[in-house]
Amino acid sequence: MLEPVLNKTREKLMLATEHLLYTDGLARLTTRAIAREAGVAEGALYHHFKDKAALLLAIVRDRMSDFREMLDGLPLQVGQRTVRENLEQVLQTAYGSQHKIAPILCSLFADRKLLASVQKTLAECGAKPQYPVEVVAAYLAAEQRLGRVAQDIVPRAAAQSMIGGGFHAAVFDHLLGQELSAASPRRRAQETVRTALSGLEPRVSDTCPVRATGA
Amino acid sequence: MLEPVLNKTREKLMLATEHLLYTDGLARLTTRAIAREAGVAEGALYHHFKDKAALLLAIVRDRMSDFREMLDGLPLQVGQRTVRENLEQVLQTAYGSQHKIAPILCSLFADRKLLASVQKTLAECGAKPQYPVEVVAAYLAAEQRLGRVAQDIVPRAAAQSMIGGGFHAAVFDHLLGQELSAASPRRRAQETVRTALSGLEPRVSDTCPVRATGA
Amino acid sequence: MLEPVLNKTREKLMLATEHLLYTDGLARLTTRAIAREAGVAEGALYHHFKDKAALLLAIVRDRMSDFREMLDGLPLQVGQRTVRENLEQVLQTAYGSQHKIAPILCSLFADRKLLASVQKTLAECGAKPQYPVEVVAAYLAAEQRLGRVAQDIVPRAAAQSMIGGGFHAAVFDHLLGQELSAASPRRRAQETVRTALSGLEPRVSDTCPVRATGA
Amino acid sequence: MLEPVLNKTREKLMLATEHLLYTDGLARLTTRAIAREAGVAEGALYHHFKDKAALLLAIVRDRMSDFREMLDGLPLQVGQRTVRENLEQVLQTAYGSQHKIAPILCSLFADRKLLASVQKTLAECGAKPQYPVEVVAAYLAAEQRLGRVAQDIVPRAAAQSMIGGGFHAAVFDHLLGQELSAASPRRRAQETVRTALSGLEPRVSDTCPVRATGA
DNA sequence: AATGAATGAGCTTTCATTCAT
DNA sequence: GATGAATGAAAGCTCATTCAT
Repeated sequence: MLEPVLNKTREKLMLATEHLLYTDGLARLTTRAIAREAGVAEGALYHHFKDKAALLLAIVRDRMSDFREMLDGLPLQVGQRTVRENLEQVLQTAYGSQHKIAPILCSLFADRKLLASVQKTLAECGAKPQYPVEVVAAYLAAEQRLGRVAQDIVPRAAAQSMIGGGFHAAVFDHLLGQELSAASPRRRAQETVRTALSGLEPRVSDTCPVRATGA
Repeated sequence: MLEPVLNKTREKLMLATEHLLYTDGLARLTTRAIAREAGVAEGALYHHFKDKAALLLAIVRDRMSDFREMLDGLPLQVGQRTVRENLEQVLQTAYGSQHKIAPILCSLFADRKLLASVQKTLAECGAKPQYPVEVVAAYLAAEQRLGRVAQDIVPRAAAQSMIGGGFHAAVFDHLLGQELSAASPRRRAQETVRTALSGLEPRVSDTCPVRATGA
Repeated sequence: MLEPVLNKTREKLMLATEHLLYTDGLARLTTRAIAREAGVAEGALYHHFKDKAALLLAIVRDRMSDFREMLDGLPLQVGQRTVRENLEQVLQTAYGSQHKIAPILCSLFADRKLLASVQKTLAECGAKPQYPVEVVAAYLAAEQRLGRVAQDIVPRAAAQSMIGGGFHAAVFDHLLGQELSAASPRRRAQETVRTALSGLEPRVSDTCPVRATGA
Repeated sequence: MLEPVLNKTREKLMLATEHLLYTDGLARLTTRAIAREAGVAEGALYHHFKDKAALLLAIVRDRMSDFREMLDGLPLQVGQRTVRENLEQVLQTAYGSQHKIAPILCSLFADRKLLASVQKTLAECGAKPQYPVEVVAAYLAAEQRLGRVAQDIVPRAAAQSMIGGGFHAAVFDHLLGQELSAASPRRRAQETVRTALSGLEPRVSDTCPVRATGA
């Protein structure tokens, strides 16, 4: 009665589901297990969600909201602050979200029903380019036009690398059951952006006898 | 008698499995369906593979062999040819393999038994750094020591981006059911390497007068 | 509402299982057959029992409860009533129980999983001497110390014979599909005890002139 | 060629089967396991035996031959030597055989097809009273008529106890996975016979003053 | 005689979903 | 809204037996 929101069955089901997803994986995510973890009856799930797929979808949407907001705001940052700051902020959020939704997203391969649901939802939910890589690529292209990004790079390739790198790390973290991508989202975002910005090619300043690492 | 190899039951099972995996997903990948698709009895599967997990593993291993070989040869390329050539070659192979194995890899999230099997196999199959990102990162670090790669970038971040970008593209291609990553592996590898090499920061040669992005 | 207990699914499953066990044997005792016989769905079995082994174990335990109680009370009878009465009572109960559980017990040989389950349960269920022969042997030894049983006999041999004789009869009754041990448990208990008490050696009173059997 | 008998496939199959039966139980006694253990192909079994049941039956018959001979000779011992000697010899052989065939016999409960086979075989193989208990009971009755056994005991009860006791011990030895019936067949036979001969009732010679045990 | 890949019916078990209470 | 027993289809896997070689 004191926590009218958190104690709601619907909320309990979502929290329980998320918890089980991270601890046991989708294969063990049975409606029975969810109900037990949530402390409610099995049937209760069907009062709040059409079916199991709807429950998962609700979680994906909920856990992506931060990221979505960040993406929605990215076009407004074109020409603002520094490219470095903008990219770091977006990647940091992306890496956090990816860690949460990667296992769910990947699991979709195992269940065509869920996959179909999500495909439909993804298609109808976003007006235009709801796909993170697209948004970042569009941002980079816009900055390119402003001269704040090099002319000879491929925006989509850069976006794909930075976003995709985080996704890959998240997937393998879960796959191998440990934190392989050792660093925090924040640090990884910084390193990734710094590396992407300066490029791999050695600078003139790199006088082979080594001048090294800082600007 | 003209195709003594392809007509073997074992081969038929692997091909059927791969086909079903791409068309129906792991959820529909029942031993019964595999047998029907392969045109053999269900029990035959268990003559050639310990269980369903072993069958999937065999496919993953088989489809990754090109990639694996490429990775194994990468350390030998340190200091050879150009960094661009080496990276392009490795990424092209990676992108091709990823397209084949990403859905299988992701599906593992849905089945702890399969996951456990694969983790064991992955652990024992590779002597040391069997993880592609590690290999590429090690390569970049080596080139860095030779002065063929900029001193101030983070090898691991670069490797993670380039390899992970391809993985992400493969996953979403399959997820959304279409070729989102429009370009061919070859073209994507080239674009990715070019972008990564030169970096996002605008060059002095870049006509734009702006000072841009730096710290 | 008059028989609230017997109509319960759990009860129906146990009765159906017992019935099938006697009519068809363990080999035909499939979960499908049990469900059909009980008039419930196959899945219902798994609401009431962890698995098939647990169901069988429940039956064994239930059908042995009479016997178990009798055994538990036996130590208290030492020195009470007559040895004849005590043994007759225990054997009568034993013979009844054995007829019910012998086929189940024997069937365990055919299924290591069931066997392991039962061994565990048997080990943990009984405080100390849960093995009938031990209990009866201990009783006889106690009576021996009171002088109510001959000094020169081996209590364990006597117990093994009396208990084991019933078991053997039960097994072969079921094996040969007919009532070979013609007499009722009561009558058999009486005959066995009378024979065991007086011994095979001819008495002086036995009119026959022969001296016979001695060492 | 040097060991023309033991190297025969048929012999190897029987030995392998017996070995597996004692180590793994009937549940693990698959035709594949037998073939592997025997070092022959799976199909070979069906060249030498009609089916798996026939193989088991052959083993039962073979391993009981000692006991069978002993039983067949028992009627001829009536009035010969001492009752004690005759019983000890028969029981010692019985206890040895029972240890070998008890697990097979019991396993029959799990397979009606095998059971039916054996019932048929048992029925047709013995002219008259092929059932051990019957034979021993008949022997005791005969000795009773000669006055070498007490008049007031029930031969069938005595036979059932002595034979059945051994069977029970053999079954539980296998069931519990250890040698519970600690003593050797020889020693157990001696103790059983001594106890059965003298009876449980205390003798006058027994120092204890009590009169005890029933009318 | 011997082989062993192939068969396929049949097993135990799981689990999303329903519905009477 | 909440409950949880019941459902029953479908899964992965086993194994006695056959048969082309």
